[in-house]
Amino acid sequence: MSQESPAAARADQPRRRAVSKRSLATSLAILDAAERLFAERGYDGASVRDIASAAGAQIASISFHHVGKETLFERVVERRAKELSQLRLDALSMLKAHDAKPTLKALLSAFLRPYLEKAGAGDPQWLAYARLVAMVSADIRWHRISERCFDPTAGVFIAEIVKLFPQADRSAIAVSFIFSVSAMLSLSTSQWRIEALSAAAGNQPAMDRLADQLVSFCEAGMRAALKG
Amino acid sequence: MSQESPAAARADQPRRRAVSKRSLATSLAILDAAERLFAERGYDGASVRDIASAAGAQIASISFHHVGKETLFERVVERRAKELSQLRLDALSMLKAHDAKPTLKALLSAFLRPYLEKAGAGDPQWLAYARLVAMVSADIRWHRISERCFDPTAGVFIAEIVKLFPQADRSAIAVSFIFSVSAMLSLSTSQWRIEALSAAAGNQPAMDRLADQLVSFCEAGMRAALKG
DNA sequence: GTCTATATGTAGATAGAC
DNA sequence: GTCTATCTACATATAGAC
Repeated sequence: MSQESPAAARADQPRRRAVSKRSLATSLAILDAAERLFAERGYDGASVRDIASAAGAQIASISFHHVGKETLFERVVERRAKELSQLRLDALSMLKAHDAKPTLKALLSAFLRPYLEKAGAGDPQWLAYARLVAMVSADIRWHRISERCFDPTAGVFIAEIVKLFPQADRSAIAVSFIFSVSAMLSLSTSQWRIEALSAAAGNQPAMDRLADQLVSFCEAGMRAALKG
Repeated sequence: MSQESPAAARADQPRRRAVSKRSLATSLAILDAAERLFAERGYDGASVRDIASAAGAQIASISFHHVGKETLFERVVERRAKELSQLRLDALSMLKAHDAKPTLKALLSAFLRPYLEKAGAGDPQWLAYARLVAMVSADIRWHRISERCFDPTAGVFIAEIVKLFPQADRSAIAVSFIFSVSAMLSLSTSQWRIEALSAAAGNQPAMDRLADQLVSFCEAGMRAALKG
């Protein structure tokens, strides 16, 4: 968290003051509140007033810490996107360390599970973020954010799948990967639907059960789409 | 379109005047413009001012014809939802007329293809509507519209699939149906992504090719998820 | 860094003339 | 049914005191 050391404070060279704890706390509180409200109400539906109020901060502090509403939104998305991408790439590295040619199921699992685990672990901030990602992915207005935050990692996994199926049509691989991602996102956007449609069945499926179903679904679906 | 007849005009009983052609045209122009702008910018992002302007109408005419912004939005979604549901149910009837026990693939096809055909035929109004449906499906604020417009038909198809797989877990069927629907919706929300990711492959997949891939993907995925 | 006050724009809705 | 004019509320952003 880069707290300043006494030695640094004594340096005679004029220097940029380190961010104070309080300032950092305000900035983070704003990011957290924005994450929640953007996820609940969408970009236009969440006002900076409400965000500031939910963060216990002043309206003016949003411009001070995060330039403006648009930059705030981008920072909210980017913050966790980096962590998520890292988790996915770590899972991929681990996989390849054990097996130079991982299975399709293992690849999909490495990509899908970090998201599901974060979203399903009950952390409300990650749950909100999961809905936010779904929003960004579906809205053409934010497609630059998608390109920057999500597409590079997706590209790495698609390249791995291409290596596994060198004879398959590459665009078919890309398309079925998108089907898989959108099925993944549906678990956070359509949770209420799942609950409603499962109600007749009498039981609520647990998140890890859902994750298994998703991976099975996507693997089989992709194999079928690549054959066609 | 319920034009009034001279005979009716001469009736001595006072009656509700039929809607004039011009009024109807204005009302429809507003619906069309709203469909496009809501799809492009979301509910909050599209103002009634812009909608009225795009429709060549006055702002006040929106309240006059459609009560207010929220009712306008619901009417936009409902208008085509009825047509879409009918196409799906017709396809199902046709299917069952030939075969009391249709295949899973045939059932999925009956549900998925009407949407894809409408969205893929190049009609820009239907394309906008397809994006709008994706928006409504993903946004919890509109889940009442989903329940009213889409869930009943989805329920009919899920019931058919349950009949096909009486031994399978019902909630697993519901969940994989949701995966399928969200993969379907991704074709309209992620078209730019498909284009970007397919670019490396050099060719743009045609819509009917995509539809085949989607049906194959969902059928195989669902079978796998039901086994698990 | 924070806060008050305010500038400036735009939102949705409607009253009342035509 | 349409259109002009306007009401009221709320949006984002910033200037300047503390």
